[in-house]
Amino acid sequence: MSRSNSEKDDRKRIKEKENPEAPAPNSGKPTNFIRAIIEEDLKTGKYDGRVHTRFPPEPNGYLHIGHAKSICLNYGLARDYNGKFNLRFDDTNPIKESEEYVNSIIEDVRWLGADWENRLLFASNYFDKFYEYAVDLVKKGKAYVCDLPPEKIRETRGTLTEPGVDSPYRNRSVEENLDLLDRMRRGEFPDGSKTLRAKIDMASPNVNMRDPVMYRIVHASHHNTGDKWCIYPMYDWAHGLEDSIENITHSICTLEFEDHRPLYDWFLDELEVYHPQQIEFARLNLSYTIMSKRKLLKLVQDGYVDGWDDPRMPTISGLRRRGYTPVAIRNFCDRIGVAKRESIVDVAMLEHAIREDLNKRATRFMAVLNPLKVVITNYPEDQDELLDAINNPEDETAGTRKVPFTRVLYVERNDFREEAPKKWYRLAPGREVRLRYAYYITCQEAIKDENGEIVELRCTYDPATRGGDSPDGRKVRGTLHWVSAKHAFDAEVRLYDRLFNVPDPDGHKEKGFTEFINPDSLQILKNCKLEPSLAAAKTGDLIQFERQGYFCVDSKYSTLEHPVFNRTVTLRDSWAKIEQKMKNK
RNA sequence: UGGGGCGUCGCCAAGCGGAAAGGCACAGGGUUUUGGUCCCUGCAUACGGAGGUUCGAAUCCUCCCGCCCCAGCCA
Repeated sequence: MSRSNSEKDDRKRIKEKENPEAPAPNSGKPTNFIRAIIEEDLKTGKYDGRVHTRFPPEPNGYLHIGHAKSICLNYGLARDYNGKFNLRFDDTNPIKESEEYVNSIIEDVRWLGADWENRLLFASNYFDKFYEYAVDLVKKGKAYVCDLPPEKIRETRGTLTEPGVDSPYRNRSVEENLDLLDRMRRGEFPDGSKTLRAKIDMASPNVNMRDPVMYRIVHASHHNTGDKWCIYPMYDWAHGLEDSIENITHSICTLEFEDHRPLYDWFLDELEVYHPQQIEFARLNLSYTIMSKRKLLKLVQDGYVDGWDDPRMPTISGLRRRGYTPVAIRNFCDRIGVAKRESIVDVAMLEHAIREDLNKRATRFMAVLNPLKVVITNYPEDQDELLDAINNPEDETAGTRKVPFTRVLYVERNDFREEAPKKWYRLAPGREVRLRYAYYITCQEAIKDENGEIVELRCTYDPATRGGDSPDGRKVRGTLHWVSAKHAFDAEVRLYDRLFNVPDPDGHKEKGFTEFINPDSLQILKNCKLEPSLAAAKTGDLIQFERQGYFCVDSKYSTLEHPVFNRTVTLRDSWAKIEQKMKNK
């Protein structure tokens, strides 16, 4: 944990000076109300100075960026306060859960960099304990077996404004309840025929307290416990116990569980067991995407996207395939903060985070996405030369590489305009530009085919400008990327755009989110021309195509014979802004 | 119209009675063999509204307004 950054150290020193006796484990990190609570608890010795958090996913879907926020929060707290962090599967509903999800979640959490050490845990491993606790509650007269079918339970629960009415089974004897519960467990009753309910208050203004169901009968095989159980605990019954059993100190969950906290507390209090505290924060929403697992599943099942790991998905696996790094995601999560107010974070924030990381680390290459042939008419027909190119101007240790230059090249088609707009620095008839690391060239002529389509540029070069500098000191404004036609290899490049074309696809009253899907969110370019060094690129490499964006080798479809690159994010493009502004005038 | 939350810059978000941090976005300028990066500069007399308490309020009190969540044998 050596976060050695002089600025951070400075801030740490300042903080330590302000409060000398506090170790200020939080220094340099963004502050938030949860950290305030923890620091207060540490001060008062509430949990003997312990901090123990957990990330408790249900294995019923893939993790997304919203989960990353929770993981970073929980893990970050444990790390910064010298505490512990558990990865615990909240696997209490066998009909929705599967091993596939368990495995993907483990992979994603690990990839993000959270360390649960040896504490990979499953709520299902506590089922015996839960059952013993349930028996305790029955013995205390605080729980009963109810024979009401689901509809009746709903009817007798009352409404938001009217109280519910007691179940006719509410006052069974302890002995009868014990016997019935045992027979429920042994499988004597069909699904849905009975439940175990907490005996709280059918008139409570908090609907969650109106004798909530603790166990339901489900004759289904569980991914972990197999057929051992046919009664499964409900979330409210199980969750606090899981936290208690694991000695969690701060049980952090999202806002919608705020109304459940009295229940969380009630179970633990009645049982008189170790009692962690539940703290709620606002889940992450990102503009131009959706975060609900159910809706993400629909995108997958209805074929709007190519699986959970489609690079346009906000899933961790999608972002990974898109080329996002754990560093970028962590920085993003640190910066969006943690609070109780619901909000929609601008996706530009995420894009900023990935650009920031990749700018420092990605190796630069030249790749022409929409090739336009260029012939350097005064360059010797059979000459080849190798020019030096810098691998990463942000990192000297990245070194240099050789790029082959020849008479016939490709440049980007949209780097040429027959009629140059104002402030156009690139190629146009008569204009001189620099080919990066190569020569200054001047466009003499654009050759068209019978349809008027430009098929080739005839240019001349200045041999004195080798490497890209002019000895006479004359300036050119534009520098273009290029690739030698003879040496380039073909690759497929996939350009991604936001999956939805409105900021809040989930926010419309009449229209469903699928109506806002951006039809141009994926653009596949087939015959891109890449510089030879790129042939060695492999999955996981951090790559920039100069002047265009950050790219990665697609982990799903790329092969040696048929390389596929994904665009992670474009570079910021101030020319596009200028052009847009001119258009708007 | 029951209960629980939340309202500070276009988007996030600090602030916890002494007088509005920071990031993103945006705008302008400088450097530049990526119109990238980097570096400067600007960007809430104002904290949902109205009253009140106070020498002093985004921070305390009152009322009002707006938004979100809850009536699964989902989590």
